[in-house]
Amino acid sequence: MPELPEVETVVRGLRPGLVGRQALDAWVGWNKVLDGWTLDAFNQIVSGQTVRAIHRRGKYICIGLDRHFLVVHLRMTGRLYFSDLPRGEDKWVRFTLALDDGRFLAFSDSRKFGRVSLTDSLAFLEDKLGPEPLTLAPADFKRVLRGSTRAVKTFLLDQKRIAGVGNIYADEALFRAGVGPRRPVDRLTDRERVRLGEAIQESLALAIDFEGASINWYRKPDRSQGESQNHFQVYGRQEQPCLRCGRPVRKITLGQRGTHFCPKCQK
DNA sequence: CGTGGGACCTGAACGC
DNA sequence: TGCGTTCAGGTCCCAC
Repeated sequence: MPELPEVETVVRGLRPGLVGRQALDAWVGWNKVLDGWTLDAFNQIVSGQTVRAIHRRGKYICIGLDRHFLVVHLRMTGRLYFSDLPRGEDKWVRFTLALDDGRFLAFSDSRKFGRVSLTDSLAFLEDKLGPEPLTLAPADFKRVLRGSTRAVKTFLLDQKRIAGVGNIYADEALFRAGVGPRRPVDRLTDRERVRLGEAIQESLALAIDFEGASINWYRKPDRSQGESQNHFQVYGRQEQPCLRCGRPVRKITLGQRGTHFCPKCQK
């Protein structure tokens, strides 16, 4: 589920209630959630540290403590929210962290793909993630889109090339750019590269304004739904008329991911 | 280097 | 109602 806009919305929603809070004990409802850590070792480090900052890098949530970082990836069905209950508000809570204001930070994740981890350096993220699309200049996009023969949709999903774009916003950006998802990257014109860069930024920024897409599992930290799903141009709109030309939106499989596009508007 | 398949997991939707 | 199948906002790993 969560792509850059959803993760950004979660970070913004958590920040006011989290920064300045001291962490007490953590609890786990499923041991693998801690990604290699035992609960004891985890608590040993986290307990007593104060949250100093929180930011997003790609689809990762980085919570800065005094001496460490709490790193959370929501994967497909992860949710982070505040609760007054030690074990959160739903049956899929895998982790909670008690805070010094009596509340709990709850991590809920029905599919158990998500992870909570602890590290003293965020350098590993720079090894696996490309640049942040929202702060990339047009010339940098041209540079990023170089040296690949892959289908552009597949390319956009590669976190090492551009961080944060997922299956929804890759399709949305390609539609906005008027570029077919199967086009090899090395056959895009300069003009198309610039346009694609702009379209990625537009799609992501718009989705952040709508506070993310609640198709199914995603929720904001206040547990309400985002609105971005009500503004998709192509994602999930297969067989429905293209909003630009009226011909049916098509769905294909590309790189094992459902891919939505308009064959007439996207060349 | 790139791709395809499978693994990791659960739940919702749909066909019968 | 129940069962089987398919699909899902992600990422990693392996074989070819």
